[in-house]
Amino acid sequence: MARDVDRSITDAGGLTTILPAGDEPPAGPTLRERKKAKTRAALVEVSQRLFAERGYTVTTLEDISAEVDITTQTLLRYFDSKAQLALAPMTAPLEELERSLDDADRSVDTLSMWRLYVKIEAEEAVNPSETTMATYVANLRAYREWVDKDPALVASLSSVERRLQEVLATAMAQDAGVESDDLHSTLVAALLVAGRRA
Amino acid sequence: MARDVDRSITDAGGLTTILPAGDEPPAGPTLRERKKAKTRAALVEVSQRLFAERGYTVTTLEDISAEVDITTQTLLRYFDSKAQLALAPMTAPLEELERSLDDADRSVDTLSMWRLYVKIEAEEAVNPSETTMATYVANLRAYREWVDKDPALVASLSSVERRLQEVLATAMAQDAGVESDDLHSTLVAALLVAGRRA
DNA sequence: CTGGCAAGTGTTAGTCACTGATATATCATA
DNA sequence: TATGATATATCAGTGACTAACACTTGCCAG
Repeated sequence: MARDVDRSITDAGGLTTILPAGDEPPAGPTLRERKKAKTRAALVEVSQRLFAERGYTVTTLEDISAEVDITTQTLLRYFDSKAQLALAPMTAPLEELERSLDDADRSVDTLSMWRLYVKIEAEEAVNPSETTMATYVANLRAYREWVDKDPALVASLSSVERRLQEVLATAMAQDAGVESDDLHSTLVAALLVAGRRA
Repeated sequence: MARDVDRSITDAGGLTTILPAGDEPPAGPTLRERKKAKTRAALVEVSQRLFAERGYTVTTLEDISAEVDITTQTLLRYFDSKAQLALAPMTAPLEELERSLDDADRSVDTLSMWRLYVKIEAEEAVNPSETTMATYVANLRAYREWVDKDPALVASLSSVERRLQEVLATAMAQDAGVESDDLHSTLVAALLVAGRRA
């Protein structure tokens, strides 16, 4: 199912710059990686704009890839589906959370991670130029606007939220030192996610 | 978005036979309606079987409609999408809940409705022949088995759960006499749904 | 700096879910 | 039995995705 394009470059100023980093040698990003990150960013930016302007369903993958000047084929090598492309601003920070879970010795508690997530999610949904807290909130709301309009997207979105919920539950269970499918953690996580939506 | 096939026939021994009925005159179902209910039931049964046997993605709509002896076109008049067909056993009871919400004077409290939902959901997932509680649970588990295997389906499933959550929240808010987007109700509903999953 | 390897992209050809329009059959009803 | 409504079939098309193969371009070693 999962294609194996290198997704690690998604970081771009995310959690890893804040959380205690592992120990990768600096190893400046190679030319290839820079290009890849560039087209990837372009894809997110362009698609985000077109989706907001015209709507999700009417905007075709061809429209997007044409503007970025690549084939739709190539686009699908970057994102497994149209939905994943549209929800990239939400999933990117989520994936960072997941990655930081794998670090056995993470020294940040779940709640801090959670706060970071909400913050970063807001920043991703916007092109990273002018950045006032006010515009953050405004654009995030606009984002949710057109996402909620399309049933197909809403479906994928709720599955992202479910994933988020699971990650949180795992993290909290780790913090508490209990088993990772602990019922209590699961429920609290559900509360957090549901609370954010309201 | 929504096609307007008459979905009310979905009932087939559901809540309305238990909850205090409105006041439809008995009005025996006409021939047409019976036929429609029949092909609909056939669609659910056949699809359910094929999905379980071969898997969701590999089973095409044509496979299903061929076995029921109709066009895929016609199938899509009964169900808006492949996913809706697959999740019919879950959504049917949910829709009854929603319908009973419209009855301004519903005399059953939310928790009873909730219990009924869980029960009926189990019964729908099975062909209604032999019906021991044990086999119910077993088949429901089998159902969830192949549903959880396909990412595309999981997405639609979580959006169904979200819908369920909203219905519950509304119902509880009604019971309590507060506004229908009450935060408290929303959170409790989230707990119920999450609890069931675990 | 050059030859070869690997990663990224393009090209082509296909499948399948889903839409729309028009025509035809089937049922309900007067 | 005629008449209108409703279900279905048929036909033609779009768009998201998949698979196989050829080509280009950045990477690295000799």
